[in-house]
Amino acid sequence: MVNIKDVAKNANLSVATVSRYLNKNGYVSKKSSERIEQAIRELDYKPSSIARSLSKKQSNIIGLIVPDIKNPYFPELARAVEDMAWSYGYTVVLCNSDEQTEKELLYIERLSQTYVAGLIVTTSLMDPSVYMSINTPIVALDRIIDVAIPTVATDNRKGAKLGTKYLLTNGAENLLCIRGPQGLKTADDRLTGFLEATDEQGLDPIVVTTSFDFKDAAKVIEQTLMLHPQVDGIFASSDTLAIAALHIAHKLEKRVPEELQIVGFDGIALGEMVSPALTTVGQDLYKMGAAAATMLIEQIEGKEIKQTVLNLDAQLIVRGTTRKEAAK
Amino acid sequence: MVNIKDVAKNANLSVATVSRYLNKNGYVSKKSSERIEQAIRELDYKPSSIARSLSKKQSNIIGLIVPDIKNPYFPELARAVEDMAWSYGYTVVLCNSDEQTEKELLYIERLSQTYVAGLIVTTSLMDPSVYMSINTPIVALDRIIDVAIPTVATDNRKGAKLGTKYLLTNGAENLLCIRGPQGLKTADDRLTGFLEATDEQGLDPIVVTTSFDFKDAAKVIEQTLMLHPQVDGIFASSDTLAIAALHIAHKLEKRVPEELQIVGFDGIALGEMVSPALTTVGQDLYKMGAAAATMLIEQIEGKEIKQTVLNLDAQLIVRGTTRKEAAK
DNA sequence: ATATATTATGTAACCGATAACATATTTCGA
DNA sequence: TCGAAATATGTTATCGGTTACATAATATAT
Repeated sequence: MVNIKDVAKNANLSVATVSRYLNKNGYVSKKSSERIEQAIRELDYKPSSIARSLSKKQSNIIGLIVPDIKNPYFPELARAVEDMAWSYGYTVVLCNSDEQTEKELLYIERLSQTYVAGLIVTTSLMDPSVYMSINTPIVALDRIIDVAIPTVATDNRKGAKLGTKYLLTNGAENLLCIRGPQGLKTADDRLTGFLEATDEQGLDPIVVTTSFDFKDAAKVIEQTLMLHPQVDGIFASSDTLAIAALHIAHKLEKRVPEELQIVGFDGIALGEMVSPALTTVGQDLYKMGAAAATMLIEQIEGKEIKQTVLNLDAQLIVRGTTRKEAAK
Repeated sequence: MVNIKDVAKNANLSVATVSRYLNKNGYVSKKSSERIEQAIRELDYKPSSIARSLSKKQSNIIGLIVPDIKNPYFPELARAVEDMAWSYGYTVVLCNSDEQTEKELLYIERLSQTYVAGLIVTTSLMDPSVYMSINTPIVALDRIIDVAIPTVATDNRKGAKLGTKYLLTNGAENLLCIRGPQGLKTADDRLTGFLEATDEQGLDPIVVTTSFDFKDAAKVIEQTLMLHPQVDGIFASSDTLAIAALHIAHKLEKRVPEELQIVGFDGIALGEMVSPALTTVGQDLYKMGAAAATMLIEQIEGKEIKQTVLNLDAQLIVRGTTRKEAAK
């Protein structure tokens, strides 16, 4: 591999001048610049970012920790993060933590050995202090870890309330909330929003808890719907859960949205593919991912951070699993 | 950050001995090992993989180039690759090429600057010579680039024939093949398999071409089905396309599988979520991803490669979009 | 007991960049 | 015309490891 020395020799200059030219700092004469450019072209020189990282003690790698990239929510974030990172000259390392604290810690440890420049974290099982003690820039995406950690998230409570209210104004009377795993702040907040909406109406809805796994969720939902056939409106804590509900509705031959209305949360692309297409409380996932990446890179590069917390509002996306005509 | 020198000093040994201990090569006495272990624990020392990479001219990063991680096919491969890589101590960099030669080249260039240890490529738009001229280990996943490049792929022709035949034995008579983009070998092969099956029956099926984009595909399918209402069996070049077909079938109020049977190809998780669940020609995506990662790492580490081409057979996964009862 | 092999450890060059510091050359104001 | 400021370039230590080579201590064979 040709290195900076080769370029220097070829251009009849010292490595320092070549380095200055490459980093565009310090003085380099017009003539020298041309000779360097010529040499670089001639030798097809590519600076080693490893060597650069070692000497600068700073890499251009950012770590993205997700629970599981197979969960359709995360590829949308990952894509945005990667696009943004790429455009700033950074590279994204993908990590699947499976929501296991142990595994996540191992990842963080391994990544910090690589001088990872920063971390985007979409999990929050660990004690906030763990994240805060890592001396690498970090951004929490989709989950709030601690006020002290820059965050990009959605107002889940507000969104859930919005979705639930829509269900109610659309004539649903017997509501079921399918909530995500206990202890997950996102799921907790969405439940809160749901309950706020039902409380305002003086309702007493059913709430069931399930993991985000499709099959597990389907089982729980099937049991619940069989036990409570009167349910005519479901608010699900995620689109995946909503789709599981839709799947079971078909299985039980309940017509959607005529007999049973469903509202999801997230706004993943999948929601448009199922039939009927899913009405959901949508987040702008691309915007979230891109914003998180930008915030992280600003931190890494020591720029003034304009905003450390970006809290977005979710928008109701009306599609086919709710009765449009009845809307207010 | 504490470095190897600190450890050496603490253990009252030279850096060479510590390095030998870390790499488990060369001689290190029992007593010294213990002192080193003690020092490492005491100082919480983590070797810098950047420095290691520089001196070894070898990193532990592997690049995974996919067209778009949002396409639900790729997260399943990515997950497997990442799991395998992780277990061998490697780290995966994610790259979205958008099937653009230009972008892919830029990625490869940037990655090779980082001493990327190897590449897993799931695209094949470029001239094989490009891939072969990169002097990094490479594995083609899901797509055959060249016989000289280690490959993990599925026998698409055979699989497509299998799926199509199933459609035929199940009573479908007017077949439609929704094929993926022209020039994509995978799509070409699947079409070939489809045509082999219909030719054997002396049929003259309809074939339409579309990109893998859901909306584009849905539009094409809708137009086709309106033009040819007699179609009672669809073989789709991918599960996403099959799901688009299912979506349109619902929209046009064609009952699936009674009036219209659909068979997809890929075996992505999504196929189980739609209603009815998708009958498909399934690949073991996890196995493929894991195998590709293993093959790559074996190459990187200079191990004897047992097998440079892994060609798997696809399996028919019968679910709800075909008429089970009519099966042979 | 001595030669030789094996085990154990240290010194220092090297990987490919950056950057502090030194030095040389040019520009320009007074 | 002289000296300071601005411009241009070079030398070399450094980042944190690995490893070739040298050397020392021990074990083993004859």
